[in-house]
Amino acid sequence: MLDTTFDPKAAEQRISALWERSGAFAPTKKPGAEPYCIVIPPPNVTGTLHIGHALNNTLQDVLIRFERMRGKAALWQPGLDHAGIATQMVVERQLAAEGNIGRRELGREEFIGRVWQWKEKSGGDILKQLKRLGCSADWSRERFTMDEGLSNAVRKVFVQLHKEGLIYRDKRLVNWDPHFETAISDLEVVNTEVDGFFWHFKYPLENGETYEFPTAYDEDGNVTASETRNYIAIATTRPETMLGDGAVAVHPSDKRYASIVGKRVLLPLADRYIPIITDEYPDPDFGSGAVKITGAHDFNDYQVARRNDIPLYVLMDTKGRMADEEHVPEKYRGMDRYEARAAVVADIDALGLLDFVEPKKITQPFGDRSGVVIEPMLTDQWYVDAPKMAIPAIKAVEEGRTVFTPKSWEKTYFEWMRNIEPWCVSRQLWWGHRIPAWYDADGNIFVEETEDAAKAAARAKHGKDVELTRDEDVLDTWFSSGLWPFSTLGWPEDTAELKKFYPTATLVTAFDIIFFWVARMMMLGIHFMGEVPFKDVYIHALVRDASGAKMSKSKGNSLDPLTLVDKYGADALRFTLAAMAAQGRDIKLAEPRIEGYRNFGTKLWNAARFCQMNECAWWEEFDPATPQQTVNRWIVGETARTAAIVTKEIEAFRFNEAAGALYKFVWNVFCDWYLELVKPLLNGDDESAKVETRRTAAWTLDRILMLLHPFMPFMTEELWSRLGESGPKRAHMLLVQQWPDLPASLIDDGADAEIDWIIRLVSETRALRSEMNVPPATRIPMLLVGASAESAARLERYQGLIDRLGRFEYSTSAEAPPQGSVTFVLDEATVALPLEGVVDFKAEVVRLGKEIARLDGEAGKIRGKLGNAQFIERAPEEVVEEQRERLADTEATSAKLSAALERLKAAV
RNA sequence: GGGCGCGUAGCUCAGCGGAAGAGCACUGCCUUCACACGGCAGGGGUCGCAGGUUCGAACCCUGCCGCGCCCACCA
Repeated sequence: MLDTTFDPKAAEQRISALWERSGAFAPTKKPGAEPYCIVIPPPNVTGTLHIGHALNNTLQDVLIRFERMRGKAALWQPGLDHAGIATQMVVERQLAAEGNIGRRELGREEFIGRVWQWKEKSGGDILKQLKRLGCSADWSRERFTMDEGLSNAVRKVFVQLHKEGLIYRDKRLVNWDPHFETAISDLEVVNTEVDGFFWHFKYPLENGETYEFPTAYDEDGNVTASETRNYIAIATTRPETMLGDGAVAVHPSDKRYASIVGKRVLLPLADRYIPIITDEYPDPDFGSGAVKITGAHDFNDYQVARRNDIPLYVLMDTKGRMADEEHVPEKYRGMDRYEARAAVVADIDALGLLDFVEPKKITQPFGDRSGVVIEPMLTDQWYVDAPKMAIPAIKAVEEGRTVFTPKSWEKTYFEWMRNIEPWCVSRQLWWGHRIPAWYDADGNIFVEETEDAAKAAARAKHGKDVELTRDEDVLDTWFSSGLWPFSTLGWPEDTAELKKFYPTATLVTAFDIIFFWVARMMMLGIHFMGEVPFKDVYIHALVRDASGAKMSKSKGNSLDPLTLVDKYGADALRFTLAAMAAQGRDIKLAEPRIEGYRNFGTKLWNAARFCQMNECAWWEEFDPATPQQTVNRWIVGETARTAAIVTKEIEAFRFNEAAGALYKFVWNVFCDWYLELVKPLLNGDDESAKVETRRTAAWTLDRILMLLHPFMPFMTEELWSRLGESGPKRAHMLLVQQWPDLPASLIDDGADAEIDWIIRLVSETRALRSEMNVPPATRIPMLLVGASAESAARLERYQGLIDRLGRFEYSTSAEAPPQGSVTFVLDEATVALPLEGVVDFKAEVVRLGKEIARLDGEAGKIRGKLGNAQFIERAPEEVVEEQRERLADTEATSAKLSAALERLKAAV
């Protein structure tokens, strides 16, 4: 016998082990099985499960379990990302904590060895945590972006793209992270508004020259006042960069400066003369209209400098300290950039060239991992020609070969792809795929998959063996993740899996990595496989806390999924996340919600317990088209209806709708009504009805378990097994059972109408009893007046049941209503409850009066509608007809209640 | 500056052209032989505001008002 509650702690582990041992997570080898593949967004090897992962992977598991049950060869390809910066950071921190020397002292080889050690020991905990959630990925196929096969794929891709001219080396400004001392991509830069200052400097004109600078204008724009200046005013938020200025630019149309364009100013502190030039970039209406041009440390200035042939002065080293360079005044060399900033301001001030300082909100770039201010730096890096590779990737979505759900994300994808910049893929780190490029002494580059191949290429070029040195840099982590949909399936080997599962079916991810990951997979997948990497991209919500703030450890508002699993069970968490995964809205998750769905599980558990107590054993030969009892035919039809909805909604990625339909069916249909309605049959003397009901109940419960399995895998598997202890032996575990595909022919309109009639009769009765304060224990008579033959027959057929649910002393059809009774209308009939002495009839008079008034108001509204010629003319016929019926019903009900009211008044 | 989205019951949210919904919270009654992680019943909404389209609008259009998020090189 089942306990009254499910114990997830004990069951989850046991069931997980059974599943894994069964081998069912691997795709079925059944011939002809249609392939269905999801590649997991590989979590960082350093990661621990947070609620976003829980949502992401729950939805993937729902899809995989659903398709597996539908008989497809369902492959959920798991794995881990080596997460370059994040992992290097963790291990460096660990070295520091152990009091060990830093990575540079350790040396590259040794350090990488340490990272691998760390990975083997504590990396990838997150996959174990996913197993606790019930994720049914094919764990035997686990891949790692740094494993041999994937590294091989990375090298091959890099070399081929290079040969095709789609990867190239270039010197340009990059986002430099002075903490990690590496370049990063645009995407890894987070722009944040912070409080800063705007320093206004004066750069003196060469040879003490002067010019008239307008200070006031009249209404027509004529200069009415001016002052003589021997300087040009510039402003900056980053004073230390002035040491690298190569020019001052003004707009060509700016009359104020026309007379000094072409002349030179003294760059203070640096003691260099730099020209005043014109360029379209300066905005005459902003600041002084004159811009200092620091080509090597500002993205805008860089463009201006390039256009005007202005020299670039690199000011800083890799750590963001002022460089030991001739053009940097000795005093500042070696200073940190912020130290230099203070010194420059003080020195400018000392020279009397500090005009004024104003506080200002400025947008500053920060490294997303390091949190330090990013410095634009002029360096040599490797770039992917993303603008070119984006073209077919854009086309694929335009043509619908890959479809985003919700569709609106396609706009975001297009927006980004159409404005994409070259992708800087080299990183000055050690942990990652080392770039397969070798240099000779002359600076020639040989990009090959192996050192031997590079040597051979060098030999071919020079006609002899030459010394080569390998590029020190590694690739952006996202470079290898971009290959994930085909590299994990075995590419570049021509594997059976690759043939079968590429293109994959569905990618499930949050919007925040559309650019980082989805776009790159599209570009690389199309290029190397000739086909899109996935047909559907389902973009799900972000999980936020109950007040809508992003969950984060530092805020302390994050719900830890594993704590929630411990507390409520994995099924409750999964069902909650699925039920809340409405498209296009973030999920604000609060714990009571999870508790509620845990309770839902308990409800189902107890329904199963009830079935078990009543010997509802499943029957192998049961044919759902055969039950005779109306209530059984009805629940079979309801099951078919629900199965169809759940199937349709999962297919459309409307997980919340699927979960909602199941919730309603299990609780409000199966538990609230079906089980109550069959109690008399299960306790009755009609053996054949009893047997049929037991089998129907068992059949329905089994379908519930199947339909619910993708959402609540543990409890359903447990019940499947426990309920299978009676009846024929179950051949398979639930996770490989066939998904219910029930024909609409199982829906019996007659049964629906009959059961609906009973439900309304009972519900109305209960409502009235409650309103009239009739104690539940009080049994009262029920008279069905003016009933049609059909209704009378129904009453007769279900009398025992109706009496039980309505708590009636007895029930009967009657010709005429008794004098004093409480009344409601049921279709053509009037239900009268003679309650003389039990209730206060004055209250009933009032109640009826109100009800009649409400109905009459309603009828008036409908009459108004029907009286509108436009409505009759333009609205569809069925809508008009519906309104006519409504009016007739309302009027008839009102008339019956009015009659009842008259009788009551006479009796009082 | 560009783009996306959201304002519906106390809270969290479905619904997105034909009679205002769910869960939680709240109120009353109930230890009814599956379940108090339960049962039965109930209260509660001018669907942000203003116009427009329509026979009909929470739903479509326009404009406002609030609130998020993403992208962006104003020194």
